[in-house]
Amino acid sequence: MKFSTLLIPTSKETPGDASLASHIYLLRGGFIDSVGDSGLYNFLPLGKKVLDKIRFVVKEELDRAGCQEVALSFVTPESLWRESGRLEKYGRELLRFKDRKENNFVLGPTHEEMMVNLIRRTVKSYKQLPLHLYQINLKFRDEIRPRFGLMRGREFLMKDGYSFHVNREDMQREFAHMEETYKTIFTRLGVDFRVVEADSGAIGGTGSKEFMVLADSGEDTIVICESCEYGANIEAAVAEPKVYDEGVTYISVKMKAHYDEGKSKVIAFVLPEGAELQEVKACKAVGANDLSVSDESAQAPIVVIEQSLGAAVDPHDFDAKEIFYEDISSVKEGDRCVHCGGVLRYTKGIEVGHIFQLGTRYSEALGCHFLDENGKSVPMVMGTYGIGVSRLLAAIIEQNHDERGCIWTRECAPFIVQIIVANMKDEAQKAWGEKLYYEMREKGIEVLFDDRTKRFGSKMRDYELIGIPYAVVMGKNLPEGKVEFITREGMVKEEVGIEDLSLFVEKRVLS
RNA sequence: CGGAGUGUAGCGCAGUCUGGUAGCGCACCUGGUUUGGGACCAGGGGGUCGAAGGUUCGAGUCCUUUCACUCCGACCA
Repeated sequence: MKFSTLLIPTSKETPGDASLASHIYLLRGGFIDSVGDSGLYNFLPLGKKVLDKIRFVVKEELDRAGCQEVALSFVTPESLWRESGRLEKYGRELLRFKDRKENNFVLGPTHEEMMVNLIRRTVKSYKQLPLHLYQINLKFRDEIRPRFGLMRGREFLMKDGYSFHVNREDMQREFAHMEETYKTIFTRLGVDFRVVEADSGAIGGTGSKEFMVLADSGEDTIVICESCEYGANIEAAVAEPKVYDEGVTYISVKMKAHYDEGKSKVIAFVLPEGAELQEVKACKAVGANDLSVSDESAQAPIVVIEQSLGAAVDPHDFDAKEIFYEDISSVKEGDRCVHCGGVLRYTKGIEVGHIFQLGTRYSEALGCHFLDENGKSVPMVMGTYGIGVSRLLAAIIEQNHDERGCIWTRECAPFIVQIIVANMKDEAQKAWGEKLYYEMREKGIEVLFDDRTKRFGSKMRDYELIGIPYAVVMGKNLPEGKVEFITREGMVKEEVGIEDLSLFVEKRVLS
């Protein structure tokens, strides 16, 4: 396509509130446009092209893996959320509204309820199982504090898949199959990622794994083993238990645990000195939705003791009604791996995928049953699988950029090659540029032709900012029959003879 | 929700203390000179100064109220 006709509003200046490389470059490169600084974004032609590329890879691999694409209604009746018991738990992140008849609806932040509702109406027999349906659709979460551009917008594009099985074993087979499929997808997209064990959060369920794009700016801390494949989100990471003897000093942290319907309890968490309370683990240990610091002076009626303290503390020291022993402390750098004894380290990651072994959490709540071989009604066993498609766009740039701008991976680039005519008033440069442009188009190579009358400098800046993998410059050496071939990564420049240009470009671009 | 701050042209900001013609840079339009690293000259368009009320001869500026957003902490693909 011709640059002069496309809406690509590049900008020299960095937008005020953008601090993350991906946010800055996507805005400056004219990929996205923010809507009123409130976590909402428009995708402009370049951004939409990248989004479609990612979507295509995701769809192709999922279809190959036997999943079926559907599109569920974005607006979902609140009653389904009430039925599943998630209305309260999801809370303020749900955007709720009424229609003209005063019926209550929510904008879907994830679609377990909708999907289960669909399946319970249409699937009745074990003969129809297993089934794996997915969609690539908008989601809305009314985030408390949207930031970092596409990384944490309120409206975002997500691929969400749901599988239904006759038993746990079959669900676990699909879970493993999806782990492999996701690895294929992220590898194809060209990102450096790591699969880690995770907490299941508000979705619920047991086994869960996250796919993390490794980047220093990531919001998640992940723990990885130096010696083996073990990796886990800090929220779920476990280490080889330490052994404490009786003389150990310990600290007690008093927290207020919040439950459904506004109920709360004060709980004391007891940790060895120097250890840190891991709130997600602590929530899980007491079945709470949330924890906050408690300033109550009274003795807490419930005490949870870090399990590794075991016999080292005397439970009679606490005047408590209930005492539990749980793993509630954060893994620290230098701790030992439970699998191989290797040293554990921290690193930062961006969560771009999450797969869950859901079990019967939703099928039971929503009455999604099937008849088995014996004619018995049984709840389906489910798995659920997500990929943050719009977030991936940001994650790819977070991992692939330099001080000049974006460096797109081949599968995601909006175009594969850009032709830059240094001076449009130079008839020879213009003619050779056009010739190559039409040849590339003829061969089905996605090409962006910078035919603007701007000066060379600003065209190069725009090229570097947008980050298309390759460029050809029709410039000052044209009279000697030479043009320049540029590889964006590293800005490597090569001189190429004009006679072999078309073949040369085709070979490099398609290799 | 707790703490800090900001609202003035499409974007980034000055002007507010000390009331008196609405400013600057970038972007945009016209003409000309330029054309290998964000050119230059000349001319031009664009604003209910976040909103409402008040004080005053006169309010972007002072007073009151209100709304919005940003930044730092607890949630998530």
